Amino acid sequence: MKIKTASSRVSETRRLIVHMIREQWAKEEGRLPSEERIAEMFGVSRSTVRAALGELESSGFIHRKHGLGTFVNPIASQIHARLDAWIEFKKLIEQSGFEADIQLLGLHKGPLSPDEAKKLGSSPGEPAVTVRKLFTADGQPAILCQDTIPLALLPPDCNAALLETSDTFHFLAKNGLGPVSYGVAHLIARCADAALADLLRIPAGTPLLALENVGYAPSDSPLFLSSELYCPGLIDFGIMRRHLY
Amino acid sequence: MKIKTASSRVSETRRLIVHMIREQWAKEEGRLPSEERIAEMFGVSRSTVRAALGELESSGFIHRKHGLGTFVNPIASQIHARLDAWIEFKKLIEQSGFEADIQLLGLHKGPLSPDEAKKLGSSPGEPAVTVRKLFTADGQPAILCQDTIPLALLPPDCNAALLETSDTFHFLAKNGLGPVSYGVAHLIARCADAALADLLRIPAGTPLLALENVGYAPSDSPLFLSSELYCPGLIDFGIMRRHLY
DNA sequence: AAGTGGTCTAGACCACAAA
DNA sequence: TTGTGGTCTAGACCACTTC
Repeated sequence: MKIKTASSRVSETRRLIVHMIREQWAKEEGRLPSEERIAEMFGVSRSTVRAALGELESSGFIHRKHGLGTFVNPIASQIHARLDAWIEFKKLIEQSGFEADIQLLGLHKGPLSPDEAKKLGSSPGEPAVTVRKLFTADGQPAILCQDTIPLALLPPDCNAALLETSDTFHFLAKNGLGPVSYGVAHLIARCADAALADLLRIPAGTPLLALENVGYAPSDSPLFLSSELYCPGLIDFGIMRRHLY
Repeated sequence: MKIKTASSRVSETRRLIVHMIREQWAKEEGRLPSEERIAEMFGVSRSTVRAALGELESSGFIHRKHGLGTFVNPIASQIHARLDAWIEFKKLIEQSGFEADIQLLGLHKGPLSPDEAKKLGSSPGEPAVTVRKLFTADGQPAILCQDTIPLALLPPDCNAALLETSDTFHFLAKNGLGPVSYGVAHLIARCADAALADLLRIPAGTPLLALENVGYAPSDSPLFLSSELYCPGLIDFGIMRRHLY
C-alpha cells in the first residue's frame, strides 16, 4: 500500500504508526511490527520508517531495544497532560477527563508594560490587546488564562469576536500571524489572593501553578504572551526528563 | 579529518556541533556551516550530520530554515534551567549562576508507604532507604530533595556514604543500578508550613514549586523516587513547548 | 542461524531563498 | 543561478537477543 505524499512520507508514516499504537497493537501487545515490516506495510523505505520512529522515540512515546523490537512506552501514556506539549486548553481539559467550557472574563486594549514589552522584544507603551478567560472542568474553575497580543501584529480587520470565543491558537492562525512554532514557559508557584480565590472558588492562600508563556513564530520572533494559572487537583502536569547533551 | 568512533559517528558529530555552537560560531554568527561543509569537516556523510542536527533541533538548540541555513536558537540558550533536562542539582544551581553546596539532613531505612510502593511498582512495606538533602545556592537554601530507593535494588555491600555526599545519579550509577534512562516528573504548587519555612529560611506560607519524580531504568522499570522542593526566586525553570503528534 | 534494531553511506532529486 | 536545507532510497554491514 503506497501512501499519498500529503505532507511527507516520514510524517505520514509517523501518523500511521501513532494510529497503530493507539488502535490495535499497543493495547495487548505493546510491541510494534519490525521496521522492515512497517516499511513494507506503508510502501516506504526502512530509513523513512526509522526517521518516523526516531521522532516518536525522542518524544518518549516509544523506545527501541536492540535485538528485541520497538515498544510502546507505557509510562508516557499515563501522562494525561504533558507540559512540553502545547495544546488548546479545551483539549487539555478533555484529555484530563473533564468536560471543558470557556468563560470570557474581559478584553481590553492598552499599552504594554515594560516587563511585557521586554518579553515581546517590543517597546513599552506599544498598544496591545489583552484577553482574560476562565476555563472550567466539569463546571469547576480549572485554568485562568490571560493572553496579550501586540496590536501591531494583528491585521486592521482583525476579528475580535474570535478572541472571545475560541482558543488563542485558533485566533492567531486565523489572523495572519501564521502558525505558532513553539513557546517557552517559565514555572512559578503562586498563592491565591482574595480576588483570585473568589474567582476560582478555592480557599484564599491555595497554592497555584503558574506558567508564564511566550509564543514564538518559526522565525523566533515573539508573538504573544500567555499567563496560565492552574487550580490544583484538576490538571496534573507531567513531564519526561532526561539527560541532554 | 576522520573522527574516531568512540560511541557513534552521529553522537560524536553532535558533540562536535554542540562544541561549535558554544565556542566560536554562535557568539557572533548565530549560524552554523552548511550541512555539506560540516560533513566535510568531520569526515562523515551528510546523512550523519543531518541526524545529529535533527537531535539538536528536537531539543530546541537549533532550528533550520529551508534555503537559508542552520541557526542557533537564541531563546533556548536563555533558559538556565530546563525542566526537561535531568541533571545533578549542583550543576543546576551552578548553571543558574550560584555557588552550590550540599547539606545532608537525614538518612533512614523504612518500609514503603502504599503510595510510594504504587509509584515504584513495588509492594507496600518493602524496605527502602530514604535520604533527605538540602542544596544551597550561595549559602541560601534552594532545593530540598528527598530520594527513596528500594533496598531490593541495591547490592548488599552498597556504599551508603556515597548517598550522603554525592548526587543520587552518581550514587545509582556506582551501585549497579545502571544508568537512569529517564524520569517522569509531576508538578505541584505547595505552601511552606512552619517547619519547612524554618528549614528553608523563608516566610511561612511561601508558595513553592514541587516536582515528584520517578526515575526509570532503560527497561522502563521504576528505580527510585525523588521529591524536589524549589525555593522561589533562585532556580527559574523554563521549558519549550510545542505541538506534538 | 534468524530476526531485530543500530549505523552509515552515496547519491538523486526537490523546494526555498537570495543575489 | 547558486547555495541551502528537505526528502527519500537501496543497500551494506554491525550488534544484540533468542532459539
